[in-house]
Amino acid sequence: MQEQERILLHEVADTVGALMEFWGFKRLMGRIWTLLYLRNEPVSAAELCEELAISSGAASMSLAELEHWGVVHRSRKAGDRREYFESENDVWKMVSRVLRERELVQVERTLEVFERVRGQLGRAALPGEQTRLRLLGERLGRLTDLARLGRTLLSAIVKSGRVDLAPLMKFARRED
Amino acid sequence: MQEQERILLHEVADTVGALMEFWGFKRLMGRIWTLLYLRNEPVSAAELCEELAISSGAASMSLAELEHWGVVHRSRKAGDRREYFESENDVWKMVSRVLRERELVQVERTLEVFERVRGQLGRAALPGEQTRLRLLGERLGRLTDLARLGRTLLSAIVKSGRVDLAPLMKFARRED
DNA sequence: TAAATGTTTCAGAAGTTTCTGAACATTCAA
DNA sequence: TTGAATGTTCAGAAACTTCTGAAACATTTA
Repeated sequence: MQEQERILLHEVADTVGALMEFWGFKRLMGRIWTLLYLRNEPVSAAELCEELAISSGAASMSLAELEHWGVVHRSRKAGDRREYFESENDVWKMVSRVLRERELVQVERTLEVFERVRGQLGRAALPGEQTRLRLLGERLGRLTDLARLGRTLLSAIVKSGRVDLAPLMKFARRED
Repeated sequence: MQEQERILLHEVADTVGALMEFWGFKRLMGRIWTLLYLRNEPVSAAELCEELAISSGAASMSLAELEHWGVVHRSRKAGDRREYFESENDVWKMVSRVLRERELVQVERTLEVFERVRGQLGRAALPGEQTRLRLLGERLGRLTDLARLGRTLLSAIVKSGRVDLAPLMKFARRED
């Protein structure tokens, strides 16, 4: 591989790393996954350590976490006792899984609290406080609506991904 | 205000705080904004410090940042030297601003790198490497498509918000 | 079985973020 | 102008996250 190519690949990997960090994952996870994805072949842990200048411990932990998210798989080569790692190739599968298991869960937790508190506030009304509590309930209601909207959007994205991404992709390209 | 009501409001504030933290903001910003939003009246910095058990420094910094995001406004009362704070009431305005200025910017930065690297890789082709580089270009292309999709979705959400949120909200309610 | 090789775990190092508390700055009434 | 009340800034404390490096563990081969 040419030196220039290596530099370019690292640039992409670091960019995805930054995006992943922004999204609440470890930067290193993004860097590792991207290198594996662009290489498109099994790569040993040792080589990743070398390439990314990280410790074996960091590689082991990050790879385990990536595997847990289903975005990296490990395999073996006959006559070689090292483990090799490959990226999941269906990037949409990755994204929708994260949306479903992280973002959606978070939004649903939030919604539960909003709805429960709304109920409890209603019951807590003292005489002469009804007006204030009604206004409070309205505001909480607006937060609840927003959370529901978020949940709906997330569900829609996740579902559309499971069925057919093509229409959305076409839409995406038309935008340029 | 009843004690039970205070507890419930804090529960909501802490929940939104957690959501905000998950979204990359400071937890405290979410807690402050939520209390202001639910109170629906100007509140002094001192009272916020008291209520949330935080230092005046933290309050000052968080409020400044919330103001910078346009989600909290300060006001004064005649004959009172203190500053008072109120939340922005249009929650959608808040969300769309964050999506536009943070998420969208991040996605666009990412896209720029992908597209530039794709161009440079094409030019870097040595004889006998064309096939490999073409495959690499394809994978990078798929990442680029995904980023474009993200950009499109974000734009759509932001734009729909600026124009009319109602259809989306109706959709959201139907979902339950 | 033991040596060699490869992998995981984890204590604590290093780095990062957030908060405190006190010094400093500003405002306003007198 | 002074000084009391209020607001901001910032050095460093505290809390949290991520990474290293080495030891423990696991697996394969001789």
